[in-house]
Amino acid sequence: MLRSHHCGALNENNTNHEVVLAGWVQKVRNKGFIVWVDLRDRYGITQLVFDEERTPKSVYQQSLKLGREDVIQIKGKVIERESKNPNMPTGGIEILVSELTVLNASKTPPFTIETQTDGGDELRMQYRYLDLRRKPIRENLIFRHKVTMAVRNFLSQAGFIDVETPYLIKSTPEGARDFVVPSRMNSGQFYALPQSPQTFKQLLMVAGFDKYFQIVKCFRDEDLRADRQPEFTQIDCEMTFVEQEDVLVQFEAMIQHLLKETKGIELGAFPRMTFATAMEKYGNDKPDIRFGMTFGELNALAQNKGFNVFDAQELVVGIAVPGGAGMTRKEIDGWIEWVKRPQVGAKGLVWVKCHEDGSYKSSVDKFFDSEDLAQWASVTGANPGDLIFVMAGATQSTRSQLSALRMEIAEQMGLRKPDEYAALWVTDFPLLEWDEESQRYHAMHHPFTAPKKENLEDLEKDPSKAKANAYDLVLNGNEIGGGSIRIHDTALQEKMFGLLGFTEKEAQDQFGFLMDAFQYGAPPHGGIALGLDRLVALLGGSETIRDFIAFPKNNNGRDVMINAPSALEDAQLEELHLKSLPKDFS
RNA sequence: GGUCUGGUAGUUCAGUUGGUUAGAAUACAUGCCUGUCACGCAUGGGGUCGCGGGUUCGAGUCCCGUCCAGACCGCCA
Repeated sequence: MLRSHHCGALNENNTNHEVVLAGWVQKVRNKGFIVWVDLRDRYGITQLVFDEERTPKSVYQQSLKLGREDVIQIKGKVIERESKNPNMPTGGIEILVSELTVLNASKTPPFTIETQTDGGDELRMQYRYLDLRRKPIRENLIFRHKVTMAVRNFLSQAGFIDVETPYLIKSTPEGARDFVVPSRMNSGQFYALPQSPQTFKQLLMVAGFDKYFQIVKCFRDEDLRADRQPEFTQIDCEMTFVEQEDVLVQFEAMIQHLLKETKGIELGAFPRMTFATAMEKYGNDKPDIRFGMTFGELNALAQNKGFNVFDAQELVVGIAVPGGAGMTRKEIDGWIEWVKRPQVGAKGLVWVKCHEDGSYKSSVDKFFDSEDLAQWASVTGANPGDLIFVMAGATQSTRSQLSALRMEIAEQMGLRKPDEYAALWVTDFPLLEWDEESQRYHAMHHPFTAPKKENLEDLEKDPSKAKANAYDLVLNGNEIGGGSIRIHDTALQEKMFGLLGFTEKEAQDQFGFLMDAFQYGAPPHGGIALGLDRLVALLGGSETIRDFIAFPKNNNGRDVMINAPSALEDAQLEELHLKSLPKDFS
């Protein structure tokens, strides 16, 4: 061993012990007659001391040459500090060094390796191995480890079996774009990387594994976001002989367990909300229910009163901003401008100030009197001192615009507290949604999701009405998981593919293996997949998943450290039968 | 595919109405400092103002294009 202790281990109890430490030079403080060096490793920081009187002269000379991030090994005696630092666990002691070996000198790093680094995102990603030396990032990854261990322990104890499924699979047109891998041995053919192990876990249910889980990488070739990476990790689970309620109960328990284990927080029973209610009350299928500001529909109250802007619209809807009556005209105008940005795309905002004295002042006073406005306040839940914002337009887009406003206001008012957690289940999703572009139905969840029993008839008459046995798990306004009860019957699965616009042949080519399997005693089954990166980030108090991934990709899907993706040599292209593609083909 | 914001010292940033030798902090180097721990003090080196073009007597600053980065919309079964 190159060390007897790590850098977080020693304290007053070790006084006078001879120790050997190794680590990185965090900081050199040269006071002239005495030199202190902060020695860092994963576990902490221990202060080394060199001085003119007590340190051998050659060692003292050596210490003057140390630089940030040099890797050194020292031998010395633990002594009590003359002036102690109560802010650090090792702050009571320091090591009086008698021998110093530089194991590997370091160039000056491009940014400071400190909790508050001076480095920007791009530089940190390019030198991610240095960024990972920083305490907050290191702690994020250690936290992630704790979460995955808690998940493994919980699921294993609940009887789930961890089974690995293949990464080289078959491309299918449904869902997200696939990442593809050319096959050398099969000219002109490609594997796809899985968007999820969906069909494999279903086949494991057919195989009788009963309860399966896997913490698994998934791949989607779509544009990135702060909370979206092209490769990401799911906690993928499936259970046999279960109904929706069984899955919800099992995974509600798991999330409660995780919050207890990692945060010490007791979450009560998760509320259940239908998709329809979520859209009506929050304009969003992943509502943040930590604060109010729920939607109030104003059609009946606000239409046909001579205000043209409202009259012709499908939906008039408002929210109450707590304490918002104190906003200045400029602040209100700021919000109006905000919703008019192309990213939100609203036409405008009507506002009503509900004054403490019970009077109202609005941007539509010409059309509505105090009695009207009092009713608006009642429907939106506005109290004296609040402000009501009202939007009108097509139902879907207006809801999503008002939802964006609700979230942004809450964010700015500090209502989205990172240390407060509220989870809920959103249920009763529509089975299908109509896609204007391709003029056909798309599966809202995925093509293997079972319709609700009572909706089987609707599949024939009006497929858009059918609800699915599907559910999402939402935490603090983030979708952290989704699942469904699956189809386990060949005929129903065939019908589903038909609704999605597959010809019989296409369905057979792409999913024949699954429908074959269903004919050999496929049990009823269902499951869920949780986004681990997002879950860990949320539990860690952040919505940026990159800080919880060791080697993340940037906005353009690039790894700027290894500089991937990159071009291939001609010989390699030839081997993969890709040579015939012109290099600049577009 | 689109919208917006940014790109100036190793790093993070400031740079006014287009006008002298482009600044600060930090990092780095050297020296001083008898207990530091964001040590302090002094001195010093360090710039293709992303790139290309244009307007102008004159461009870090204005215009056009382009590249890169970030956030968002579309997309993400």
